[in-house]
Amino acid sequence: MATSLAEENYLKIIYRLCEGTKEDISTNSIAELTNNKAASVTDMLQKLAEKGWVTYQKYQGVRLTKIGESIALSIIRKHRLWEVFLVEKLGYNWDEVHEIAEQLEHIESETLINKLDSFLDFPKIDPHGDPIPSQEGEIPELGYLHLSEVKLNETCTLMGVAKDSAVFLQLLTKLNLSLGARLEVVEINTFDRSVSLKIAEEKPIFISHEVAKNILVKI
Amino acid sequence: MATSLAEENYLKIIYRLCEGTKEDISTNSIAELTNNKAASVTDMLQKLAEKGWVTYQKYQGVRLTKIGESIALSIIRKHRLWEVFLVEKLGYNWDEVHEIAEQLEHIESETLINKLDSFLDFPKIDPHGDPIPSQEGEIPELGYLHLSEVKLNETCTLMGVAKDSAVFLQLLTKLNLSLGARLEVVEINTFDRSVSLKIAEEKPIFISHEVAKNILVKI
DNA sequence: ATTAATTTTTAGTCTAGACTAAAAATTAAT
DNA sequence: ATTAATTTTTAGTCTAGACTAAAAATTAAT
Repeated sequence: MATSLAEENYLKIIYRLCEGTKEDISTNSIAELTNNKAASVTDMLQKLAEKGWVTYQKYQGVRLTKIGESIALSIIRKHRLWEVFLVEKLGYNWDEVHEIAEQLEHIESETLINKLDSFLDFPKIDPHGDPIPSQEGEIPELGYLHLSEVKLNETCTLMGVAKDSAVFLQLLTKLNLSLGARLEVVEINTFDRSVSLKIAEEKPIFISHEVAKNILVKI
Repeated sequence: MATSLAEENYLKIIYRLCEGTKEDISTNSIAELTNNKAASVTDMLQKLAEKGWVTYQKYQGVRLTKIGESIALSIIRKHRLWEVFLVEKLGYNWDEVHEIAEQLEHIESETLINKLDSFLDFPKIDPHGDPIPSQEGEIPELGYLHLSEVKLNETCTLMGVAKDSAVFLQLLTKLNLSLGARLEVVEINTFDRSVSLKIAEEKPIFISHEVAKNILVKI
């Protein structure tokens, strides 16, 4: 069944919200991310349920069905592959590609996205370290930690970010924090949970807990 | 001012119809190409006139204004650059790219299209031989002839096609007619104006007047 | 120069997807 | 266990962009 642009955006956002939790997703949380009012969300949820893409119980929230999830994953696949294209082939920086990929992810052509995948040499992650779902909708669980969870004096590798906003990514760039960087946690301040890091033996930098929470690492 | 998808499609089609003629464009001819009813077209023309993109006189047809034309040209620029990308980089055949480019042409990002242009090495023509408008909206007049206008025993080079439909392009491919082919007109039948051609000294092939009309050549 | 045929416009509807205001249900607080 | 606060839904509107049917204007035909 064909999906409209609005439907695709809802499914994508519901997927993102489902990921974090086993709970059903609230109308309000969707409204916030779609920038719509709750009443509009209720409306759309009923349509999505009608089409069999979500299970929805009045007042009890939603979850994606198997089909809904596979639609969401195919949009995410397209989004992330286009991001790789924009960075690898067109020379964009990682903080510049999100909005353009938000448009490109809705281009409808099965062959296009597979040819693009092949052209990019079947990348497994996008420029932010997020895994790219396979054509079959498989998405590897990478099991990264948030930098905020790493213990004092441990060393880890920066593998991804939990937030794609341009200002956040620009901050990381300014701090010289990019994918693959080796990080040693040299200080954790109990007061505000801010962290001091050594990047590859350089002199330490300070980051807030808010930043540390959004950095994904592998020990 | 922002343009909706529907508006962009109207402007593109009005541009195409304007190209052929100095006359104003009729509501019906637009209806035919947009696959809408005449009443819907009238509606949209009034909106486009309101925005200053066409001049429109009730019952007298429309033309693009300078601004309308520059919007149309930027869409055509995007369409053709994406077609080059699809053929040159992703390995599509020339008969497979039209529908996908119809979607890609609406992606909105000034930087994207210029980076794409540079990535493709600033192509001057698309895979069908159509010229690609510059960033400033300049489009070279290539002055090609229709093959149907070429005289008996003249030799010419296939430079483009006047129609992008998949079946037409597939027919040309089957006949071994591709951009750059050297063609000698060895017979013109007065009865149906069908043409017999030699491609690079091979044994002659026959094509209908309908096909000859849609092939663009340079003497 | 009228009349007939054709084209275009107007008037009124419909649908998707948004909205606000008010009602209903759920959850939190005493 | 009620009441208050919060969340969600319902009911009713709005807009863009399509539609049909009928009216109006233009063009073609005698």
